[in-house]
Amino acid sequence: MTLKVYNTLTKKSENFEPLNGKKVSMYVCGITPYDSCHIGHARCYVAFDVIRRYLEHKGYTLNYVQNFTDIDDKIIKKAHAESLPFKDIAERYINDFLKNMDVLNIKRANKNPKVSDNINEIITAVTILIKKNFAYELAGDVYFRVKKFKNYGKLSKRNIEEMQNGARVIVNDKKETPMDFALWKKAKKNEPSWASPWGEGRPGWHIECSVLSILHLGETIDIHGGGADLIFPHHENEVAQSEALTTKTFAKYWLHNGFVMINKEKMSKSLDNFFSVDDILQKYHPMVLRLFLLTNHYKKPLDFSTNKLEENKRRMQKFINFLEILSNFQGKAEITPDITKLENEFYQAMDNDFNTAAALAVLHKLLEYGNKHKDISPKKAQAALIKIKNLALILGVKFELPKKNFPAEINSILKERLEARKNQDWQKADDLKNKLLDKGYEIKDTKSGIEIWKI
RNA sequence: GGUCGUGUGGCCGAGUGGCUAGGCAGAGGUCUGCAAAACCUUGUACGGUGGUUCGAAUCCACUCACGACCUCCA
Repeated sequence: MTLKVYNTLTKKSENFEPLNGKKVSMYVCGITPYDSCHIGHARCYVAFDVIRRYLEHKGYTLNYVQNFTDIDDKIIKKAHAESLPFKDIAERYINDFLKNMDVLNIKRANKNPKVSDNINEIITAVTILIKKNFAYELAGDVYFRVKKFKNYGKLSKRNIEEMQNGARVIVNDKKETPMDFALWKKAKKNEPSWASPWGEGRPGWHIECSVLSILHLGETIDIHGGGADLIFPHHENEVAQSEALTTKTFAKYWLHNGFVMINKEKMSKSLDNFFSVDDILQKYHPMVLRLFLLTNHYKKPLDFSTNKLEENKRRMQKFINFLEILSNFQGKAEITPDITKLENEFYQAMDNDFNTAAALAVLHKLLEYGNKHKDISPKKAQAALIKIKNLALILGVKFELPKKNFPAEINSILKERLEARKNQDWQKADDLKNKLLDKGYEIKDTKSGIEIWKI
């Protein structure tokens, strides 16, 4: 089976053929840590986590780098507002980010380089670009000369003239071309800065990713990813800088995830219509959020609503119920051709540009198979269960039984109810059931025993 | 204005030329003290118009609607 990936650069679905056999280099643009992260971030990093896990499953060894842009206007602004060093602000939100990602079962990148730790490398890169005539200094700022790079626009399919026509940017007439972008920004008063050949200043946005990608992964990498909003200008500029610098292709495959939408609008900080990951995790299990994020193809826009979270909560419950039923099974699993067939269906879905929606459908088919066989042939059901758990793990979804440490009071009511049921005192049993419900515990009687859920 | 993308049944969402997607909700049933779970049955969808083809949700043209990007953004 061949893995196909959609490449933004060629606008085509292509066979995935990495440059160095089984070794894959992947760079995904990280966050600017100036605030807590929202579902849009979660979607992006879940999407690339799934890509990473699937590639690893297929036997590739990944070197995955994701940066932190820890020096930036918004961080500086917040630092000033709180009278703290910019580093403190960045560290705070980096920690928040990592905590969120861990809870969502997103594997950490092999490296998370920070921009502020690589200023010298950035200065060197800018110096070379000036030397090569791809950049020019202007009163302490350094700009990239877009017209000098003949393929400018190849990633985002734009050309310089068209963009200028529709530009909403106030034109800085000092620049040679309005689209020229800053590689180095002169420091303003009270801003963190570093010494450079052009005076005190700091890196512009874009250059850090070029430098860090080349530094940690080499001049040409296999996969470069990020949110679709980064295609222009961020990734376009990265391509220009990097390829001007090295004269090599910067990245072979460009993968971009679609936005999370809310009421048909993009969720973003600037529109102030975002839900933070913490908000959601207070009310929902992280795997419910993760499942929700996998319900459609990663490139497409994903509509967010609490209704959908509820739907995915029920979805997860179905799997947990099945898990519960077989939790005491001791026998050996018996894999059948039906199960193997479904497993292959799963791989086919994933080979088709990581189609997690179709892959989830396969898990449901396995679940149905398991439920059908659970009484007549628990061995087969058990095999289905193991398969479900393993395949779900490729998606980074963990199905686990909830911990059931209930207070003594609840346990004693349960015991009382059990007694009542034994005596067929249904009235009393129902009263006790309602009593539990009042206390926030929902009860379900099953063949194997009693299930109880905290609501 | 330019560029790119999307439009599938009550809702969500796969599907790139013929073959069951799947989930949620609904209806009927089996099971069950009740409930829940599970299973069975049920649902004749592909924005519109034209074209290509033996055959199109799937290809082409036009058209309508919505969105994103062109400014910071995952």
